[in-house]
Amino acid sequence: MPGAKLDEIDRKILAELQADGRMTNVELASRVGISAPPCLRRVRTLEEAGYIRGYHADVSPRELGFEVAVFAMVGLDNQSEAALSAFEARCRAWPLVRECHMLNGEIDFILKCVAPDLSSFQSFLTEELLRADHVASVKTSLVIRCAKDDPGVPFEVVEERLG
Amino acid sequence: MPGAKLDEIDRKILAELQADGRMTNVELASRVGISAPPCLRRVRTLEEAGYIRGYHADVSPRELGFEVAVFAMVGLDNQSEAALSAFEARCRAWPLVRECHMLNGEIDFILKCVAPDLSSFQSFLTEELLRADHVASVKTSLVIRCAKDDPGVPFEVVEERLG
DNA sequence: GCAGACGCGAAATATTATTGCGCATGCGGC
DNA sequence: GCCGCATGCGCAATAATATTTCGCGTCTGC
Repeated sequence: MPGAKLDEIDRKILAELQADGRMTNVELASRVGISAPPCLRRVRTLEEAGYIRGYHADVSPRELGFEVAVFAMVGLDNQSEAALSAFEARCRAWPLVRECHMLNGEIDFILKCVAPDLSSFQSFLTEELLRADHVASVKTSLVIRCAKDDPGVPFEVVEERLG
Repeated sequence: MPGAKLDEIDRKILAELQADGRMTNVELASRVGISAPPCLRRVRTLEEAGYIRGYHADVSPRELGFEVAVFAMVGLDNQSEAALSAFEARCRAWPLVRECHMLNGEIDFILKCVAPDLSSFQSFLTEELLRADHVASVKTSLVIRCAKDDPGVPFEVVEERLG
């Protein structure tokens, strides 16, 4: 199982940096209970091992004029690897598509999209998404409000599992 | 419109910090073409104005043993504000639920969940989600693979709109 | 019991953040 | 058209932080 090589301090480091990615190393060190140099070494190790994929500012889409968020459930006309890959490539190229996940079941893909307003999204929907190769059906749902938005990996669960 | 008060340098700052949240201020300053002190002042202003909501390490769920991700489409037995709020509160309390969005249309909520394995998720589904108050129907779809995962606010679109 | 590896902490150095100040630019009042 | 005033920049100095180097203790496996 991945994660087995992490001790409690490593997990604390991950949890702290997940909560505040710009925390200084000295602050981090004092929070996890070791001194700064070994703390920094651990952080570097975690980064290189892929536990930490990067650091990002959380920029508010709304403040920048992206008023609407939409989930789009997409079905393709066939599920060949070529069609699936082609569609994924298209999604990566569309800026309004923020996430693209391939699913099992009736729906082939779920997309999370943002747009400045409804009409922008509808333009995107009719002129881009619905016209894309292999797209057979699209059902969209507007996000009315967001109760929880990706608070990160739930370390409570990790602790529970590892004891 | 929000965002109108930002000049090109501010937008560059947001884009750079979104791409790398631990960039040093001197590096950031040189990238956006001003000196360090005014750059730091702008960053502080952006933080206080709510354009930057925070900074977070991007921790890999997979490395920590979360092998599966699932989307759950949830319908409630009534759409009263009390029922909606109560369900949202439940979602915020469940660690395995990483996102909870209220939607229009047939589905009331869409949840993005993670779990260490399928059986953990099924326990959560049957013992928690399906038994929660007001939950009438749940359809789940496993994520087979992820083609794109929240690359942040698409600044290309912002630039396009503001010129 | 002993050699090696590992991880810690303290001190020294380099890098960075942060503050205070003077200067240029652009705008409104007279 | 000229003069204050506000805004925002850059420079220089100081404080804080990151990062490297080194020596020490501990734990493991022989």
